[in-house]
Amino acid sequence: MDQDINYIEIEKKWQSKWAESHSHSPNFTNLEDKFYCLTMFSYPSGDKLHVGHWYNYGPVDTYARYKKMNGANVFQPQGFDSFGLPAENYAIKHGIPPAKSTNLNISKMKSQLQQIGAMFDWSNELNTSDPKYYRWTQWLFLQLYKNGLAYQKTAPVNWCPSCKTVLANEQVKNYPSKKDKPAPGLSYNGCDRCKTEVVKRDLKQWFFRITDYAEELLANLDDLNWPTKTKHMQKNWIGKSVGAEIEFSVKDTDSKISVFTTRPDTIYGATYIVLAPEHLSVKELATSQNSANIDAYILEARNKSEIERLAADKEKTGVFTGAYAINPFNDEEMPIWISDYVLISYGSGAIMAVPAGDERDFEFAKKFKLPIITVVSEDGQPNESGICYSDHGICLNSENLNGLTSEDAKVLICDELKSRDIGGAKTQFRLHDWLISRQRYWGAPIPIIHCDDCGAVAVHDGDLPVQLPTDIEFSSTYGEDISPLATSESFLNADCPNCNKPAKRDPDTMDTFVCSSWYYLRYPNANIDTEAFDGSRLNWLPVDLYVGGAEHATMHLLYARFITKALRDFGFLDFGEPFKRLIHQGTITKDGAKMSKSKGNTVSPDKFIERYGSDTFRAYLMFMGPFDEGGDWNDKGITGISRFLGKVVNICSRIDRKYTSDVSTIKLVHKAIKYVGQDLDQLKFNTAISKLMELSNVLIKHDSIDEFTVKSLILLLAPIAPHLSEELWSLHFNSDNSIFTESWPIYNESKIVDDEIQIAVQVNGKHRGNIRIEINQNKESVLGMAKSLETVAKYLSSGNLVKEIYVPNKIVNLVVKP
RNA sequence: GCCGCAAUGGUGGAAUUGGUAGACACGCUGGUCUUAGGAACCAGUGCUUUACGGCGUGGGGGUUCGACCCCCUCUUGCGGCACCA
Repeated sequence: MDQDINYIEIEKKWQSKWAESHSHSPNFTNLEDKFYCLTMFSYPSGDKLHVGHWYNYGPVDTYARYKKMNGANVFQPQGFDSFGLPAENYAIKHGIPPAKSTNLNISKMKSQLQQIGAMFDWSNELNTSDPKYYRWTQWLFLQLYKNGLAYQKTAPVNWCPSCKTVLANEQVKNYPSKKDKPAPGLSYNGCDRCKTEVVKRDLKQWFFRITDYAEELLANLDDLNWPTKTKHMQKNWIGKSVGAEIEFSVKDTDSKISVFTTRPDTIYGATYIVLAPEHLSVKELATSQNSANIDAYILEARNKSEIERLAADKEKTGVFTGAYAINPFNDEEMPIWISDYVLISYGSGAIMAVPAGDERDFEFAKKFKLPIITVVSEDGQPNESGICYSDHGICLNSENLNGLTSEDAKVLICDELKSRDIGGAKTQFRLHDWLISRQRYWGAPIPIIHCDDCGAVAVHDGDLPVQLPTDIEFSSTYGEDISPLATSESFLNADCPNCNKPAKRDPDTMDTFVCSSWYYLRYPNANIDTEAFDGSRLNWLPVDLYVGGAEHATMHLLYARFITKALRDFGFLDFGEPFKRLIHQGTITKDGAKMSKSKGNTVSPDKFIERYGSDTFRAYLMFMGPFDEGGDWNDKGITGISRFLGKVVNICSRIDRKYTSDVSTIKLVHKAIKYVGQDLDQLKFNTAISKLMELSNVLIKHDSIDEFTVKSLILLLAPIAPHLSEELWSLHFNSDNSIFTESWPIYNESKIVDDEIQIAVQVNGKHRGNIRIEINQNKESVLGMAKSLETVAKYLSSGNLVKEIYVPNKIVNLVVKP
């Protein structure tokens, strides 16, 4: 090799040059070409960057640099999602306050992020645990509170006994139960962070009214340039069901029971009612001779773990209350039962059971010998008894509905329910309000003061931030009965902002997902202290490209959409969707498994960066496969990229400014410009690199390389290997300017056109030979050439040519029959 | 159980979206240079066959002159939801 490049040295050199020239800060006043390119910020754990960080940030930076060379005014900020449990647990273990360890970790992580050599604009850095940031998180809370979207209620909530805090629904996952767990082969609900089985607790907590936006969150999905998988997950999570609400009166009482059903057309087949064991009406409905049974059943249900209740193949259980409801359409008496197959958390916690049309009701009815009346069948004729038909069809045994389709019957029933004022059409969502209280220290305090006289009172905006106290003793026992903040008298005691009487601050902190639900709005405003955001800087929103892991589909990405819509409705924003385009980077695995410290299969980027440099490392990650699919790490593969970059260095050293390359080389260069650009445009980094490899494999065979070719090669490589490209650029073009102030090269379409091409000749669809033709050569002569091929002629002579197909400039296919 | 996505050489992956399957790279084999090579470079490399040829994109079927690509069906893997009425 003619020149040795010390990658480590040039990387340091160019990184400091970029920093000195502030080349990564955008011109905020130029909105026309703005490109807000955002990767999800990360938690500063104190560990070194892992391959996943590099795989997230490296390729996205390549795209950002490509956009910049194409004239975009790129804003690529970076920051830290630094509130959260690990720092607090670290404090409990080692006695180091979270603020201290977090700041240390941030500075460590920042210097490592800088090694990537990405165009991060550090002048607009964010840190969610900084009072300058969480002041505005608290402001956000108050905006939601003042607009009725934040409220307190007592509800059975998910509690993680290990993390010692409540969790939002989105943070509870269904995990398969391992061998050593109580229910092998089944599943259980566990904490998203630590997989510990969650338990239900009745607690008074703060919620954000995300369900108010359920319909819009669902409807707007269609217009988003997001992965369909993610849109699907959000759609399922929101879980819209269209049906009816029906009110049943209880015989001999004034009580009413309201149910939700998606099948009001089956009302004549509803033969009993089932309440969830937690249903509030259970106690009052229970007749004295049944109350002992009922109490026992409720107790049993409460003591059952989630695992047991979730077991889908479990036999149905239940008890009769002794009470009866009246079917408002045929005045039949319907026994009211209690069973844990009805969930208190969905709908009204009560159902009308139609055993002939619902598998679960059918199973229950058979077990408890309840009547089964067929009310829908495929053709409206009675089907064989003893089966359950849950599809839509034609009504029967349903008085005035008989003969109608299920769809028509639904409309009729809903209309009647409404006119009789006992229900009507209703849409039900699976989505629940977002529980944001956390019984932990290291989060943004909820800016509310509880006053005996005035109730929950908002802290005045001018008194924000409500700062975290520092006189907290970190203990492994806190969190059971009391939030850590409640142990600080100095924090807890405050005067009511309303009446000035002594009162108590809310002792909980906010879910860290609240911090991240709005940070993308703050980046362009990071240095504005007087307000959360400035109108002119908000013009940088929405984010043009957002990149991050798919695991956030129903958490962060849903919350962020909700907060954006809420802030729009409060008048702060003029858009309702935060992320125009979303991409999930894939996962890098090792031997097919996710990398994790516990498995001991992590790959440390360090040893590869020390040996090959960060350009080579990031280029290899991009070359492994499609960006959104990730791939399996292979120690050897990186040598391919290393060789390729070596070749490029070698080729550039052969620059000869007086030399003119031959036509075919020039053609190759123009093709490379076209196709590398096309690929980068679509974030197809792997094929972009392979096209550069093809070019360099040809160029390396030449002793002299013309200037245009060298120039183009370096420019095309620049987004992929930024440090090396800067070095080669300054070496061969003596430019004082960064290569990233240069424009992306322009190809000439006329130089790409081939005038002679090779096409395939097939006989009966089988490839039998190739011919070289002039582009757009007439059909007759092409067919003539094809037929005269020796390997083709022999098939023609042994059969009859029945059809000749010629797709211009593509293929000849001759159909021969014996 | 329901919904979504995927399956291509020894390996990672390409394929202008219905037109020469396997680009590019790893690995492997042979070679050059070297005291040495886990360096660098060159050549070869889907399977099968001495060859002509045959076979080949998870299995089976279909549409078509022609299918990795479209349709049906099955298998396997991954992800999501899961007694949601």
